[in-house]
Amino acid sequence: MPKIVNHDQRRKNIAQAAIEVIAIKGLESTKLTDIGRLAGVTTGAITHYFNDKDAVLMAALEIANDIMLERMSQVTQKTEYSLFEILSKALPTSSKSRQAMAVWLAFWSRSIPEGKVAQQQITFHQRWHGFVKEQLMHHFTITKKPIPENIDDISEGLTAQINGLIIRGLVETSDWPKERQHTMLKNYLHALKLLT
Amino acid sequence: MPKIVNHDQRRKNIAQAAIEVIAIKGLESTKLTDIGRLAGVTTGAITHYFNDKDAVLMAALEIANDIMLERMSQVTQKTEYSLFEILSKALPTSSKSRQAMAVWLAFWSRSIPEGKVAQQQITFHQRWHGFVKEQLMHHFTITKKPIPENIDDISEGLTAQINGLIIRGLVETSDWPKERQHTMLKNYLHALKLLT
Amino acid sequence: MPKIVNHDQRRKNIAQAAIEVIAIKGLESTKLTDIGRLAGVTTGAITHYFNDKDAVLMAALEIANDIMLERMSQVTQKTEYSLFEILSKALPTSSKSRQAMAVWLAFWSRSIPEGKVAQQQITFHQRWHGFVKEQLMHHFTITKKPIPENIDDISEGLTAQINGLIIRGLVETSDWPKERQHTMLKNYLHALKLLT
Amino acid sequence: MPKIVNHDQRRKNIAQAAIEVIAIKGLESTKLTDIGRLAGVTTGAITHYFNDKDAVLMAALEIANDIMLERMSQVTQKTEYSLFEILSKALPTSSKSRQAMAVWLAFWSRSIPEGKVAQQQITFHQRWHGFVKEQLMHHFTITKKPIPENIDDISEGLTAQINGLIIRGLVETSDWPKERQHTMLKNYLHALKLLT
DNA sequence: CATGAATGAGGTTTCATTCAT
DNA sequence: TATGAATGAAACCTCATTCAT
Repeated sequence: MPKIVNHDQRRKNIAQAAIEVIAIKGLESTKLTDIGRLAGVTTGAITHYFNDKDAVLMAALEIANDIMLERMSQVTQKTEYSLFEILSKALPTSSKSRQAMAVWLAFWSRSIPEGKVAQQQITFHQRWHGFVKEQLMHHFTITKKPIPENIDDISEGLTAQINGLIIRGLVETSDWPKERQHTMLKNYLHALKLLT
Repeated sequence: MPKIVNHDQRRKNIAQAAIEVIAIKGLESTKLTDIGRLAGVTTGAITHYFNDKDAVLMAALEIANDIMLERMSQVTQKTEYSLFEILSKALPTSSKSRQAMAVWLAFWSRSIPEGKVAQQQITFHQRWHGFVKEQLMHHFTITKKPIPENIDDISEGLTAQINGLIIRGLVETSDWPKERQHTMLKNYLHALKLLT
Repeated sequence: MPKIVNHDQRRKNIAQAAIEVIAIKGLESTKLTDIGRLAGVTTGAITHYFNDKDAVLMAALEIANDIMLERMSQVTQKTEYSLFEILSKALPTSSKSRQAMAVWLAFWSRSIPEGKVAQQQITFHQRWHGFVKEQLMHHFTITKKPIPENIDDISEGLTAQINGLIIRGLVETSDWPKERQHTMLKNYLHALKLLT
Repeated sequence: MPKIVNHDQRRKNIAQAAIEVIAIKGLESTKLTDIGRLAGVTTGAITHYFNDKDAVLMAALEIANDIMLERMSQVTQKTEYSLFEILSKALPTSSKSRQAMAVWLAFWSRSIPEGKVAQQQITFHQRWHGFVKEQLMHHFTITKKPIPENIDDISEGLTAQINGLIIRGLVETSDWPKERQHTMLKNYLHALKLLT
């Protein structure tokens, strides 16, 4: 019998290593050998699990996106939670979340020349938008307010605001600590009367 | 007698060509030969005017950033103008502005691993923030409202919102035409009572 | 108790699979995994039955050569047969014979740099020459003609002619159907007065 | 002014080096570095003149083929020459001709899986066939014999014979010296009554 | 000033072989 | 006996940079 390995788990390990390397080195400076070193495998093993480097990077993006949504999702497991509580999870306030978002940011510039990446990012945006919209509806239900007609626009505006804050938080780390990011998000929600 | 050339003009031409290549091909796929071909010079000439490739790219970023601010600045030359009018110039609604912003976006991901780029982007952000703050003050003066204490936060929030919209406009071009971008910006200004 | 397998049979199966892969993909593009897939075994199993890849390829060549001679040999089992009947079996007129000859051709170019392959091909040529010479003698005996002195040269010339036709038949398949190959062979035999 | 080089000449030099390497090492063992070393350039320079390795190899084949035809052509420049004189130039009797023919042989096995190579070889065969046919007609004119109807078949048969002899001469060098090859060719021409 | 030929380091990728199971 | 995961050497290719002209 051959060595028993969990194929999916292995792929995830490698993709996770890729996320960490991308977050530190940036997309272009990410080498397969770096990823391999961090994952504890050789480049040969990587291409055993992925067709090529591109496939590794795409897997990294996918997982990073999943992490971003998962962080918000987890809050909804609690019996009680506010809109702010959920959305604040979308900000780069912990080292883990910073990693995922650095990857997310890194791929945006690739979206323009590479259709495949753009597709992936657009799909992610739709999932995100759908999730935020759902939470908005939940918020209006809880607070016994009527659901506004332009709820899609509200969700998109919220998303744009958060994306903008993510960039600040990622690049100007010391100037944008958790508290400032939270304050800015609260300001926005307050202006939209979405703060409980 | 040496051939007379305008050194600065040459540099600008090359940097401008770099902007166009980056906007189309993305930062990592941008080759010096591509830039040279578009600028009508050889790679040898490029390294004659710039220390190395990195210097070319940094010059491109600088010019792209200048273009972004210049577009807004021009509106203030008019005798009368609204806040919306100015800020709407910051959105990727024309092919020219899309180019500059694609470059701007491309460099964000480089900000994380490369301090030099980060510094450049932070400096640009400060100029931008200063400009927007100034315009806000002008707006409050014109509309005879008191200048709020948290004007810095308002400017940052506005900036974050616009950055978020830029990403949408750049990547999901067909879904985010000029009109939608404008509507979203107006919504935001309306919520903040900044619409005249 | 170990699983009972016929070692020799296994080797033959693998070598036969190798022949098919070589005939389709060519010698250089033939991978052990391809051979394994076709033979229904893993690469591990292949190296279990053969020392290394080279051994597999040499076995394939050996079998391909055997097939080529065997095809002619079979004709001699009949009570009556002509020289043409025998030699026509040496031409790539069926898909099976094409396979064997494609392998044979593939190894010719390897003969030059690799002594081991050259030795194998030379040995095969000697067997072939011996067989053809024997058939020539049989022909002269049957037709009651004296055996010419230069029978070795006749056999070599015949072989050269057939080798040349094989190349044509292999590469320009549609232009060189069975009939044309047969006609050409007959022409040659006619010129040498070897046609009954 | 840049260094002045003759582009075509450079390409030819590299392709010629490729021929020599292929003739010694075989097609699959031919590395770009080997070619470069022999041509006195680096691999970078090679890909400066050729798109990729494949292009280098195809150029080598083309030149090798040209050499083979050129050798025969040269004989026709003389005021008087026999068919034998021309065709004997097609045999691997000198180290130069051996080289070209080793390349020619090496590519035959590649013809089967790779259409592009097959096309090149077929085209070459047509040129060859055309040339030989022309020489046959010249022969019949000179010898005041009527041109036979099946002249195409005669040319093809002659070609097949020579191809077969080439293989022998290339692989079994010591057993097939110039003299033996010439004798065999003469035998063939004699049987066809093509010897003057 | 400007050219563009040539360099050469470094990255991705392939694949025969090994070996724990 | 057989598996197939993993290795790692080696090849091709790219491209910023250099430099003779």
